[in-house]
Amino acid sequence: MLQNGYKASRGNRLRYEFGRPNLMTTDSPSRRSPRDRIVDAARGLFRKHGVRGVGVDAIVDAADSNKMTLYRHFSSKDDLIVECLRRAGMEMDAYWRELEEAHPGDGLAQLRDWVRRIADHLGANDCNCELMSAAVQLTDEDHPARSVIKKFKDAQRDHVLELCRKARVANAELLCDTLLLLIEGARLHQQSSGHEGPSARFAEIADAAILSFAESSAVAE
Amino acid sequence: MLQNGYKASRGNRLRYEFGRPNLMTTDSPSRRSPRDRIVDAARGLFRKHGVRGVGVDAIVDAADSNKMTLYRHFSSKDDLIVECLRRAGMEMDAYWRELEEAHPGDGLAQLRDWVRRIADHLGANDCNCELMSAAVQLTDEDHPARSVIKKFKDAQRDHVLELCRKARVANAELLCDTLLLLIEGARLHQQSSGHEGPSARFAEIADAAILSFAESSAVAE
DNA sequence: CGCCAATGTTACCGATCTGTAACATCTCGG
DNA sequence: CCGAGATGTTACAGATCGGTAACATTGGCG
Repeated sequence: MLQNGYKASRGNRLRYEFGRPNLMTTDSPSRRSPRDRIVDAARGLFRKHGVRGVGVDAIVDAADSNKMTLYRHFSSKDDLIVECLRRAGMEMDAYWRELEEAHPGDGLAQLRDWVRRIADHLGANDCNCELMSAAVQLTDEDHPARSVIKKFKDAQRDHVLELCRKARVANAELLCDTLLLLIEGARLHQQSSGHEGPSARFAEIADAAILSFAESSAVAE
Repeated sequence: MLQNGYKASRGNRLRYEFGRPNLMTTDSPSRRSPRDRIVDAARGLFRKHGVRGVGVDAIVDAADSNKMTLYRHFSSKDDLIVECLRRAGMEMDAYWRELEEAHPGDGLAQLRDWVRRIADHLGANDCNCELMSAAVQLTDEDHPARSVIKKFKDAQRDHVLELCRKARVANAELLCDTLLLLIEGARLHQQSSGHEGPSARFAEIADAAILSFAESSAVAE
């Protein structure tokens, strides 16, 4: 346990195996960069166990890399957290574009599709609320991740509000905030009460809310 | 250390000072028991920094006690967490009785009063979502606190559902889950986006939801 | 007073955490 | 092929964590 038990003692925790990744010669011609592997592994572990519940050793282990490489790319674990949240935000931006392509100009359809996809994704074992989960656990107001989270949340609210306006519902601001509250509430309940909790009705509730706002505006047309 | 002004969260320890509390001789004739002080201090710190962000040293420091006394009353930190959550659940039960006394037999009034009080309390610096916050951070399915959380959430849902039934709204189950999602969503947003976020409209949204369900059932009477 | 239980104080253990140093190895363009 | 930079390996530093042992002190009660 002193010196040579190092490798054995490492294996008791999270470990990801891809065949023989140490042999890079003929393994995979397009193996992703260590930086990307580290970020992806960190995001997966952060989602499952929270940013405070995962250590850098587990991250580099899952990424099939090592601690030195991590600290050559990120000045600290907090820096890595910030990068993970930034990527989550960028994926969200791409997701908005995807929704726009699926329903060009149709804010109502984009909103309904959005909540439907969220409802479908609620069943996944890994909750997708990376940013909110991190916000709950990073209580320090000065933490650099807080500004990233806030910026992302503000951008999300702006975009949803724009969709609500495009949908020409009765009260766009109210529907926007209603949906945001419902979504985060569903994610939180899903994490604590599992699948059978109130989040099971999220799709029904959110869609009913959207239609309720849309119908009450139909009389004005 | 060419990062920004953010100091690593390792250095700053929480420390509470009350005059000269070490001198118990003439301090306070009815000083509460160390056990209660520890539990209260733990709950306050858990609310502010999360169960994983507070160490036992900070807890006994805030309780003006010491680690040995803590471990004479609780077998472990997890045991203390469970006790804190149990007390939160008991306070919630007392809160339901209080609402029943304020509006005897009137489920609708109890519901509206409930959401109004939650909205008022959202402004408090310490978020009151102890159980949900703990659930997010205790990702281990086998953690003893998980069963306490689940039991409490189920009881809460049963009670809210009963209130909705007593209110004789159109769809009691749907209103119940809608309110539960809105409430947790508001608490989560309040913690990440602060005051100006979507949680600012929580009272308006939740009350509108209640009235919407109540009105749609009024035609049946 | 004198006893006793509860509480406080100090010091420590082992595990784990973030982060680093020194050195070995690999990849890839010239 | 060769050399430079990126990456991997090993070992360790410093700090914090949960938890414990031994001992000192306090407060209440006969």
